[in-house]
Amino acid sequence: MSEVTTARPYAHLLQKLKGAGLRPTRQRLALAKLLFDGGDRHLTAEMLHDEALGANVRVSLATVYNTLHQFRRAGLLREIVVDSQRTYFDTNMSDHHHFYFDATGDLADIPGHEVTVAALPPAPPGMTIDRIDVVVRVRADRS
Amino acid sequence: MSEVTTARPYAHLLQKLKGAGLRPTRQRLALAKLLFDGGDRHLTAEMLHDEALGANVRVSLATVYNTLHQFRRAGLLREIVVDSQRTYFDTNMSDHHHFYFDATGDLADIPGHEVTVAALPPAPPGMTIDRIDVVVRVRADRS
DNA sequence: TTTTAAATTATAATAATTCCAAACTTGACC
DNA sequence: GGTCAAGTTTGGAATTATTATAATTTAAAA
Repeated sequence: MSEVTTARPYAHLLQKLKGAGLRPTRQRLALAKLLFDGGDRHLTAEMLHDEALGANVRVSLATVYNTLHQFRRAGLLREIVVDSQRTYFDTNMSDHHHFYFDATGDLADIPGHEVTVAALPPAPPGMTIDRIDVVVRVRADRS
Repeated sequence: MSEVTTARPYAHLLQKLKGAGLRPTRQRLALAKLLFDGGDRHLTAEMLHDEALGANVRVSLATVYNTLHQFRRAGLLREIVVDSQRTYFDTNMSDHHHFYFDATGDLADIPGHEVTVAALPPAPPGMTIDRIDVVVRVRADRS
């Protein structure tokens, strides 16, 4: 009963899913809209699920998990490891790193060009560097 | 100046615990021995627990968890976040970073002086940088 | 030795995530 | 449009890592 009726608000998302070889189901389209039509985002499965329910999108938590991992495998999302208790997904696929606010669990992007990792030793023999993650952990000033 | 003493193998560990304000119980001494008398180590609670049992040290998993966190709070260990499913503890407290082998779950140290993080933007207002973690994720060459 | 606060333990509880089998959609083909 | 197989979704159970609890044991101060 809840239909969004803008001109063709799903065309680019349809393209995105099709390009990833994923069927554009109602759930995937709705989640893609929440994820990709809102700028750069850092979300857990639980957060996205709540947001979907709040937007009157009926989708199970299991599907949210499935979808996030499918999107990640398709290169539409990246997984960020900053807390060993929850998994965040990041819609920003450009080269960048993160500030992490332990107290609140918030993340903020640091553009890749603002960080330089220099003098890195070579990967061990037989190994290739896949990715370099820089996490800058910050806390409130003691005042 | 680290002297290795065969005569009183627990003296330095006793000192370590005392210095941290922790009672030198049988369990803490045994775990400290496994942790600190074996060079730089990367361990999960489960791994340390298995190792203790293998060394005929009777200790519960709950105590291993408690002890690891107490040691961390006392500054004897550091927690490493590289995988959102398990928590590693690192006995190397010097400035350094990590290679992480996703396939096997292994970690290897990269001495701090071998990595330079330059041009870092300032912490957001009211925030202080606590720590910078660099994780270099590597995988086996495709061959 | 006695006392008591701290530590340990087995077990239950929790939280995030994955698994599963049944029910439902989707797209291809007629 | 109707049929069907493959792909997708779902609620709920299972799993995994970790933390909490309450009873018992131990360390060390008196």
